Amino acid sequence: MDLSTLVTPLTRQTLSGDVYKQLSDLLMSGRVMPGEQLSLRTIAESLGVSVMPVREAVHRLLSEKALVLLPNRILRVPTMTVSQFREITAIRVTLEGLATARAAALVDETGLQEIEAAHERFSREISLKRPNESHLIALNKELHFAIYRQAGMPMLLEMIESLWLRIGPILNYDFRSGSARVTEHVSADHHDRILTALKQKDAAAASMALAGDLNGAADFIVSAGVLAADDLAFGTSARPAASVPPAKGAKRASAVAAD
Amino acid sequence: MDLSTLVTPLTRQTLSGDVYKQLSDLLMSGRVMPGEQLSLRTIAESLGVSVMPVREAVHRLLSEKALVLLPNRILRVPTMTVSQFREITAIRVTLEGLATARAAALVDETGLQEIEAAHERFSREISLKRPNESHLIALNKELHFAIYRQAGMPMLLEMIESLWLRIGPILNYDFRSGSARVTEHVSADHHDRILTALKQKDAAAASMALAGDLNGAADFIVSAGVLAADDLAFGTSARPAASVPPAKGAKRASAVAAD
DNA sequence: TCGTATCATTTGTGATCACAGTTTAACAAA
DNA sequence: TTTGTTAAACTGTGATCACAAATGATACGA
Repeated sequence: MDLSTLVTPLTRQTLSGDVYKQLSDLLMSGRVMPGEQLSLRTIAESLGVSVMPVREAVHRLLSEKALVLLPNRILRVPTMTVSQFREITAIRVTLEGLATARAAALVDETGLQEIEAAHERFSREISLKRPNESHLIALNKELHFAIYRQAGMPMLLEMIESLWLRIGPILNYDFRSGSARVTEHVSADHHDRILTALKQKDAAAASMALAGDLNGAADFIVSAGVLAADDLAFGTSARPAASVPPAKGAKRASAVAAD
Repeated sequence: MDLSTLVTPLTRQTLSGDVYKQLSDLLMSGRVMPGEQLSLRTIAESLGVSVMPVREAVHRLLSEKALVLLPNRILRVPTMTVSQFREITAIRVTLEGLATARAAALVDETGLQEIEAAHERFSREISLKRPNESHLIALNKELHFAIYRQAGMPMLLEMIESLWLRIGPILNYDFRSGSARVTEHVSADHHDRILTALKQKDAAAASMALAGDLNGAADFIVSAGVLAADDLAFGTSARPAASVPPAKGAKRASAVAAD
């Protein structure tokens, strides 16, 4: 008998993995800000573990560039220059465009229902008089990934997740500063276009609409001026332009401790 | 005075980083085979360091999926199923297609010369009666990355490198088994097409020719039958289909020790 | 011959310590 | 007030040890 369909590919649970998830959440939800400093020991203390698992989790985030380690051994949430943000947006458009196109070709009825349910939740929240912005970001993510999941490309999904992890702090940092209400509505408009394209199984139209969504949001963030200025010499290096000072008062890993 | 243009963004050298580079080379050059088992302690002993830096290097490779850690704590070079290989090829076509298209739009005279020099070296090696196959693979990589570098997208470049790291063992494993002479010539043909498209700054033609190159090589590898069979339940999980047994005789990290 | 139990070995994980380099702040001198 | 110096605290890195889980080989029993 074949048990393959009954068991799940069990993965060992490690402290490092838990710490990684916690830090990922912190970054994705914007509870740590770009430019904020962290330290292995303070994170470890806040989470009640030793530095060992934190080291491995942080190193993984370093390799994903969700954190950066300056030559002076300072660990911080990376700031992003405009050109870096533009590059990452271009990559997202192609990668998420691929996922959307495949999804359009492959999506079945149940998949379409999941997507519409996510779309429904997003639309409901956005039509409120005073929508919760971080909640809205989470719902937007759920909608996008409900689509990408239909592409049947697990590796692609992980690569996209890694990219979202890198832009998470900036997205949230922006939305925390308020006044993002306008773009949210045009984003809902793009979402509508994606959905109708998916229903018609029109891959080209779907990925085109997605590109509009991503580029629209990106343009808004660039115009909001929250990104670091382009540093000609170090524009792409690990050294961020130090334009965003550490949060005043709450210096080290305060967001972690507040969890 | 602004020193920005004079200094280079120095990056601290760590043992972990060195170990990572060594292991990357081993994987990329195919000196460790898919399915081969490794162990932190044996690697550390072979390299003359403690397990600590090896742990961090290995964990980084794990997060890039260039290595896998089975639930039984067995560390091995991942095998790849056909569907996984097809997915990674699809991702490569879009990502490297983007890089090629941008390169076509941005490349200048000196960049074109570098590319042609790399193309020259590859063509010279391939026209030999008995070309060195691993050398040929290295030259092929240099040519491709000489192109991608012209896109001016450093993040994209790193993502592509990460993908090459994952397919490196399989590429080399295939070429080691000999009889790859045929595809090399058609690959040279594709390279010609890419080059002429670049000279004409025709982005669409360049990325199209690149897709032909990648898909051609991928089809050959799939038809060679060196990939693992698709495991329906675990096709995308960390657990590889154990179709490739550990190398006989030389079991643990022998390739590392041989370095 | 086959199945079961047992023990030594090896595995990655986690904790703890030592260390060199860096930052910070206090203090002293101009 | 500004500048230079010094000492204490803190940084990530690396080494070493302890540990539970898993493997492999051997012995025992049917």
